[in-house]
Parts: sequence; C-alpha cells; structure tokens
Amino acid sequence: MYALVDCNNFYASCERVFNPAILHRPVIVLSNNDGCVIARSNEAKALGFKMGDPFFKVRGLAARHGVAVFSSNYALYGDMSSRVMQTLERFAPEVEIYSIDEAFLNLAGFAEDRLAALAADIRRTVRQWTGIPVSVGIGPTKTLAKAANQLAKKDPAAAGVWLIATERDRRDALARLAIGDVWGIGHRWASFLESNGIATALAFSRQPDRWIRTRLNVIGLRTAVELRGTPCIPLELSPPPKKGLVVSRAFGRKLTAYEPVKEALVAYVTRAGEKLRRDRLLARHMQVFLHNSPFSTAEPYYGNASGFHLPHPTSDTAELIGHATAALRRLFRPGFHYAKCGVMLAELCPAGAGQRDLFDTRDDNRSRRLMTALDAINRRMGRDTVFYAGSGIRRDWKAFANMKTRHFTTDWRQLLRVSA
DNA sequence: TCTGGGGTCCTAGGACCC
DNA sequence: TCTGGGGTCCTAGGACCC
Repeated sequence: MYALVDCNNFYASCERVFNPAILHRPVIVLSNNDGCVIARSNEAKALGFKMGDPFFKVRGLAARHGVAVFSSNYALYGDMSSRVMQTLERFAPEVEIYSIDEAFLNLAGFAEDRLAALAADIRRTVRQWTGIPVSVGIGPTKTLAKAANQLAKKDPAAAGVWLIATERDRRDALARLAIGDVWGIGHRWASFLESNGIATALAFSRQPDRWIRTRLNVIGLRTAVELRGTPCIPLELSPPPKKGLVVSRAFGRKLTAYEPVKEALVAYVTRAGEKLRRDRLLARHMQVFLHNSPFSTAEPYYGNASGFHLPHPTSDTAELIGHATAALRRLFRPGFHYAKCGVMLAELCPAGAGQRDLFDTRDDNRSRRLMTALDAINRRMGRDTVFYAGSGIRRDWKAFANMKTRHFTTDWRQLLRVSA
C-alpha cells in the first residue's frame, strides 16, 4: 500500500502559519512578478478565484472581499516543505518526495486495519510540528493513493483521510472521481474521454487496453492499469539525474533596449551556472530564448530561440555568459517590447565525466577554483555578494514582489517578532 | 501597466544505414 | 492484385505533472 500525503493549499497555508490573523480570511498567493494566482485558500476558491487567473483581472474581487494577497516567498515555502518531509520520514522507511508539497510513503508491512489510524496520526503530527494541514490518501497503487487523496480533500466528512483497501473501496472511489481528477489525465485527455462518454475514473478503468493504448498512449494505459489496482509506477526513492535545467523570468517591465535584456540574461545564466555546480553537472548544450508579450495587441508576437552545442562540457559561468550573449545578439531585434528571456542547459553530464576534445589543452583548474571561490563567498555572505558586472547593478528589469512576507525561517534578521 | 516557472515522456515523420 | 525487412537517430509537437 502507498500513502500520498499532500499539503492543503500549500503556499497559502505557509503564509497562515506566520499570520494567524488570516486563518479565516480568504488567501491567495501570486506567481513571480505578482502576475497570476497560483495558490488559493478554500475560502478564496469558494469566491471564484481560479488557478492561473491574471491578478490584474481579479484585483477588484480581492479588494471587495478583503482577500489577503501575497507575492510568492519560495525561501519560506521551500523551508516549510523540508520540515513537512522530515516529519513524514518518521512514519515510513521509504518516502518519495514527489513535489514541493506532496510525498508518497511506502506502507508495505503495516497491518491493514491500522492504516486509517496511521493516516490520522500523520495528519495530526504534521499539523502540530509544522503548522501545515495535510490530506492523506491510501491505496494499493500510486494512482489509487492519488485518487484517495482527491476524495480526502473533497469530502468534508472524510476528515482529510481516505482509504482504498478493498475491491469495494476501489470501485466506490473510482465511481466518485471525475475523469479529469485522475492523476495522469490532463485537460486534453479529459475532454477527449468525456466526449466519448467516459466521465468517471471507473468508466475509464473499464475501457479495453487496445482502445486506450491507441487513443491515448502507453502512459494512459499505465494509468488505467494502476486504477485497476495493479502497480506499474514504482516509488522513486532518489531523484533520477536531471536531464536539463531552465532559468527564465518575465521582466518587471517591458524592455526595448538590448542592454537591459542582456543584463537579465546574464543574471539568469549566472543562476543556471550555480545550479549546475550545486548538482555537480556540466552542460553540453545551451538554448537561449527571448520573446515579447504573447498577449500584446500593440505589436506582433516575436519569439525566437537559438540552441547550440557548447565547445566542451562546462559549468563555468563566464564561459556560459559568453555563449549566451553571443546567442542573444543573434536573437535580438530592435522595435519590440520584450517580456521575457531565458536559458536552457541540456545534455548534462556528471562533472568529471566530461569528454575532452583530443586537442583541448585548456587548464580548467583555474576555472574550477574561481567558481568554487565564487560559490563559497555567495553561500556564506549571501546570494550575489560577488557577481559578473554584465548582469548590471541597478537591475530595474527585475520582477517585482510587492506583497512578500519575510523569510521567517531561513534568515536570523527576519525572525517573527511577537508582542505580548 | 497588467498574464509564472520548472520539469518529463511519447509519437510521428523524415533522414540515414544495411 | 502484389515495390522487403530491419534498424538508428533526430526533431517538432503535444501530452502530462507540480
């Protein structure tokens, strides 16, 4: 049996832990640049806020209902997440951290009649130790545990716990679950299946294999088999090696000149280099992209990308910056109001395994020592204590976050003060 | 003035090889 | 009636997840 533990409205719940005044107020959390709604408390969902709503369109609604609005605070959410995960690791020997707010637990070996009590204990403990409310779904496959979790969240009578243990439990659960709420069935597949008269998880699980395999694909078939109770998605205890990484951000304002776009790109490439070195990886391929707003009515859409192999695998920031800015010069066209750019690094390989060119006589010792020193300084003294001048100093293109709370748990200077 | 950021996997089609 | 059979690699596009 597997459990799927999912934090309720995670980002909104994190904000509430440090601000009891909003415990019963609707809460929404915005994406980077305060652009879109990406988390909502139950009260905010009831008011009609949707995932992905552009904030400028719902600002009025928020004001009318006294909604507490926050910029996202990833330092806080990341730290709260690791507290939740550490708590979960006390309950089961095998835990897969599936996302910032979810984990699968392997419950093999637990007596079946104790599972409901265990789930209740997990909820109580995580709530008490971290302040975060969670829901627990239990089932014989990961997809069924996910399904159980959906029902635990939806049915107020469930008290945050749902158990699929018997064949009868399974059929009951799948009959209640809309096809679009199945893990692995997204927007497109859901509407395709609905148009074929398949509205519930149960109906889907009963379709012939051949039909699912040809209309969807093997992933769709795997989902159906899991819904029938046969596990085919194993627990992943250590994350598989990363295949690529992206750093991209929308600018805080539209940019028309080359220089600020280049500064932003250099800053993103710097972050990408840090990620590579943190994971002890080298990149062999780079892609740089740039585009104006796809929503603009004032000018045509212009988006372009340049991808190329690097002369040798590297994680050296200076080298990455050189290649990236050369690519940007090819992509940049004057006359557009640019909204966003980014860099993708791919064909990653472990540092030390980088294939050298036969005629490559570089001394990469110097680069390695420089990067190590740079990372050490920035780790100890704070991000961007030392940085490449190409990323600019004023950085007035930076995304804004006007309603961000403090880093309550990761910075001594930002601890919560309580007056009594 | 205004719309996020980060990933993985599969399939089809075209090019190439014998 | 009747243009084989078996591969690899790459890319673009489209699903999906959080």
